[in-house]
Amino acid sequence: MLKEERHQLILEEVTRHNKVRSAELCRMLKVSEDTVRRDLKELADQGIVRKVHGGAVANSLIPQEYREHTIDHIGQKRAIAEKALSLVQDGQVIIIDGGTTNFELVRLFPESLQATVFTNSIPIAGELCSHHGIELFLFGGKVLKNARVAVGMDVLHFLSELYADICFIGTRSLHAGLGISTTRREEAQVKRKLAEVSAQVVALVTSDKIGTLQPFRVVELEQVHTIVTELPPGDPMLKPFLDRGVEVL
Amino acid sequence: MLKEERHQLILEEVTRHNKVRSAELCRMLKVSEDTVRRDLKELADQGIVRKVHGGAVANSLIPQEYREHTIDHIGQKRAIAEKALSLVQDGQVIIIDGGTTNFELVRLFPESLQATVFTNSIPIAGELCSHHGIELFLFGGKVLKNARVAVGMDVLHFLSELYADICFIGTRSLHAGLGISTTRREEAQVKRKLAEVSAQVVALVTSDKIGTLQPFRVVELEQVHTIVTELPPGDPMLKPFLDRGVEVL
DNA sequence: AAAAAACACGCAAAAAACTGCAATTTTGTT
DNA sequence: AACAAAATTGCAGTTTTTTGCGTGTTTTTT
Repeated sequence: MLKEERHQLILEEVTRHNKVRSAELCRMLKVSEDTVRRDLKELADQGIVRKVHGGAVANSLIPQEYREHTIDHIGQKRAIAEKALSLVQDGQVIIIDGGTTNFELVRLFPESLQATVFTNSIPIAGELCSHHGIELFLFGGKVLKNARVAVGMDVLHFLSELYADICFIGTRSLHAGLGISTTRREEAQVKRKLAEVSAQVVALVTSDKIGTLQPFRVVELEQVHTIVTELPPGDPMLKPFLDRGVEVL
Repeated sequence: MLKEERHQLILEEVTRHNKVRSAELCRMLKVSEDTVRRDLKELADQGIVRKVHGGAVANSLIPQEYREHTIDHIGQKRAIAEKALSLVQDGQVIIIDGGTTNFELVRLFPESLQATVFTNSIPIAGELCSHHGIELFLFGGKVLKNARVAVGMDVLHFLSELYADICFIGTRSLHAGLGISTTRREEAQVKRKLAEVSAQVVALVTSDKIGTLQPFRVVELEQVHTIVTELPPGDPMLKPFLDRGVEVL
């Protein structure tokens, strides 16, 4: 195995878990501890990781608290949110699902916007509390703590009595053939219902999620009216969606 | 576990609760007390925390005064929350109403606490999302943006199917003759229901609210089992409550 | 004042890191 | 192709770091 390959893998591991143990790497890469140590030293000299006794940690020694703010692909997400902003209008009833991209969207809501928002996301609700023009409703239920959203029968029940003009659906995976899918059944149920009661369904999604698949189907592509990505609408990656009649921003 | 990891976790804990007990860390990190002590010493030497007997406290870069002003009477509220902490136990079903004093209470929840929490408060839900031991349920409904709580029929409906061991009720006004009252009818409705379905009703309240009155009645004093203030239980201000058989911490 | 909890110091075992060195592979040049 | 220089890798021995434990001291609580 090439040294560069090892460095690549180490980097992957360290960005993924924020730490690495030398012993683990040693097993993983099938090289001696010395080699691992030397690799780590090189990466440390480049300032990419910080070497500690027993392994290395990601060089963002910014405490956990800030990690919430260091959202992946933040630039992309903000660009998407800006495009999506053109879809919301005064007087609408808007459903906003969880997810960091959607969070960026509500942060961009102008102070002048007058609308009614329903959400199952705790951070989004918190953010909108300080927005004067928004009338805010929260879906209650069991909370998925990692996603910070409510799920369960109560949400479904609440939704069954609702009609919305537009729904921004959080999107983990988007596939031209198979539509939107996600990692948890409860989440999928809720998302499906969100889409069902909305006149327009919008998916804000970074391009790295396009073409991927998760175990639980949310909705078919036919039920998605608009997708917004950071790519220009003409990008070949988006061709399949345009062909199927989806609006692409 | 890497030493750096421990340091990270300790830091998280200390920024979260503003303090940390060595014994707690010891359980949490599965290392000996000596190791914890050494960790704390290192962090203290770096000026990140301040070591005190029994643990460490945050060495806040933000001057104390600033924080004092962000929440009124923060010192009092924290003192109250600390007293109230003795009321919560593993395995309980806990309802927590909104309010800054209640927020301080959940911030003090030890990492080891295992319980089921129901809340209508968005900030409290957000805080508890990063608490491993808590199973969290959120009451949905219309959001009162200034209080950041959900109210309305949906909350009442949710509550009608629930029994809780203990309820911490947010208290704007507490009067020995007339019980708890508040400024909005919708809030009062919800609070009354919260109290109704709970075996023990606790009011965390700063002394400046004692004897005041608001337009909407929440519950009579007979329905309040425990009140917690920053005053010593023997304070004459609390005499009327003791006389009426309310437990006072 | 007594008991309990927290602390500090030193020690020893284990793990990890460093050092120098030799074997092997890669690279560059004639 | 041939050969030398450079880089890479693993090994053995030594040093450093980490960690838990025992012992005794200090601090806190009752």
